[in-house]
Amino acid sequence: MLLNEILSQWADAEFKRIFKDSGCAIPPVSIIATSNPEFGDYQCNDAMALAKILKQSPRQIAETFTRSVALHFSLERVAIAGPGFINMYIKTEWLSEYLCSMTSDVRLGVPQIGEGHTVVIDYSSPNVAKPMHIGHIRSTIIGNSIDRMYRFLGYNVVSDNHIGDWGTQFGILIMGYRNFLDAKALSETPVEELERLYVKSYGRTKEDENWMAQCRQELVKLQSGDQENLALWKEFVTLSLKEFQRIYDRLGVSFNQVRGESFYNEKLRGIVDLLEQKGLAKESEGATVVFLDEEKLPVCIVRKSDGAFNYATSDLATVVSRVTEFNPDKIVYVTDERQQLHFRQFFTIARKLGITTRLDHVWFGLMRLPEGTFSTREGNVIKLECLLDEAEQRALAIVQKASPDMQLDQQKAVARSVGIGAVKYTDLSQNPQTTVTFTWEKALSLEGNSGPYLQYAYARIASVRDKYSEKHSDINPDVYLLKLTETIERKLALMLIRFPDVVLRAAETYKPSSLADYLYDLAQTYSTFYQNVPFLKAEEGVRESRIRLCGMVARVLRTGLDLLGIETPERI
RNA sequence: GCGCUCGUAGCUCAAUUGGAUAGAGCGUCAGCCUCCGAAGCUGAAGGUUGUGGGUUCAAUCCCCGCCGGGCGCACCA
Repeated sequence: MLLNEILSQWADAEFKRIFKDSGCAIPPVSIIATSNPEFGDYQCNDAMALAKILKQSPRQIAETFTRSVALHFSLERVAIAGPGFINMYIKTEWLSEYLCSMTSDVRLGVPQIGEGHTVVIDYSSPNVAKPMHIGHIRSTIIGNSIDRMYRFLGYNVVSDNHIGDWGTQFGILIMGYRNFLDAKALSETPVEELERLYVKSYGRTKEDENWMAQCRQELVKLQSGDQENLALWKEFVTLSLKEFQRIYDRLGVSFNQVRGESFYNEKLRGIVDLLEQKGLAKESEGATVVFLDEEKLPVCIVRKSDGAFNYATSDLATVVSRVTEFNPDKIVYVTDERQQLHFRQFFTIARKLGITTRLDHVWFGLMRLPEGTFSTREGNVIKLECLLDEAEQRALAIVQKASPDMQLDQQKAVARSVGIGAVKYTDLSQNPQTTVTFTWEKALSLEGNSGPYLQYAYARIASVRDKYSEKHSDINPDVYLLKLTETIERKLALMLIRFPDVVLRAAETYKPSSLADYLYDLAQTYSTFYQNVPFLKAEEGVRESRIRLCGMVARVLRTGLDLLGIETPERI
């Protein structure tokens, strides 16, 4: 069990025991880590809240508590401060033992709360025939981190890449393909060419009514199973998937399944029928819609006046299919903020259809440029591949300077980890629900609060531990006692034991940023330790203890970074 | 107009979801490599948390008004 939970249970029982004669019902109390070491290691703030219930001053309650309390065996002492804060001081020897038992676990004390539970995570979901640009990176990276965290917590995760492979754009694209195809470009840069064809054909629909009609006709042909159009569509999908896969490989992202919208195509009609049967959907202005007046939401169209189905229908069919096939505890959708309303409508209708599965929409702010939003027209879209190339190049230059003796292919491998890590960290280290202003400097930052800073901290530990085993190949540091003598060592230990709690919270709140924050804090504390406390040169015993502590930091860093999808090379 | 959301140091972001003296990075200034990896460390300067009210022991956080940015609001996804 996590230390804050242990202490909370203990404090809760103690409060109930001590104040049992008051005749009042004592609400559960909780213990949290202090924000400032001045206030001890953990604190309880509930005396203030209890003041009203017990009709005593908070100070008085805190005093009664500390006077009558049976100290938990992990605690050295408790003290009162301010209006009624109860500060708790952990026994250092106990802390040391607790940390050792936590790190003897391969899972670093992170509980498998997800065992026997399934969660579907829907993320990335790019559109066929459009290259991925930096706007797509957030769903992919944030979604993948959530995916990793849930897996680590023992959940059976179904990660599903819900590709946009069906819809009106294909009529336009087919017309573009038939009329403007550059075969050479298609073989060299397939997706770029498809995009060009789409844009050109789309432009034509604006000025040419007839063109638009033809596009619609091609779409109808496709949807009714025309062999030729179906073959074209398949080619578009195949080409796009191949290119997406190249990016996923670079990012270290993989899915359990890639089911595009087309997978649910045959179920769309049934969904609308069902909605009509249940009296939820009705005709309006030629379309079939669901009114959501009671929920104070705008109407939701489930079949357009031309008879075609749309996004809402597709999502409903998808959720029904997922619920029946996987019976998950919850389904998580990771998309940008523009889809909030859509998801509120869609979740509401799903509930009306009798779906009780928890549905969560994790949304994140758009990526912008300092000069404004992205615009295909203005040509300021930054392709994801260019970003990754640039990241690796910059990283390579630095690796070559820092480690000139390293073999070239190793330098390149390191540069890949560091460059990609920098890009990912930039995205993950910030609260998802804010607009991100993209700058090359920040995305590729290699110092300060950055991915490479964490990787650097890790690599230094690896290096120190190697040096240690070279010099002392006959000694196993793990049999030595872990002694937390320096203040900074104790601080590190307190920080390390918070890891399981941090992972749980990050997963529950869908905020990889809180994990990133913690890891940065840890790396910073470690750097202070590293810079100010000697270990290879310390006397025997102290030396081994510190080497052990280094190893524990390294494992937490590596495990935590892995949950963010960031690699940790031993040398950088 | 309605809805969602954000506003914190010069800049980019945190703040354990209502707790104590609001913390980091970049930038600026002053120090630290004969010493375990300087992508680092130590210190300094920098704040009326957009603004005005309210709720209470306690508000960056919750409620109301206003100002400013972003996004969305029937046949795109």
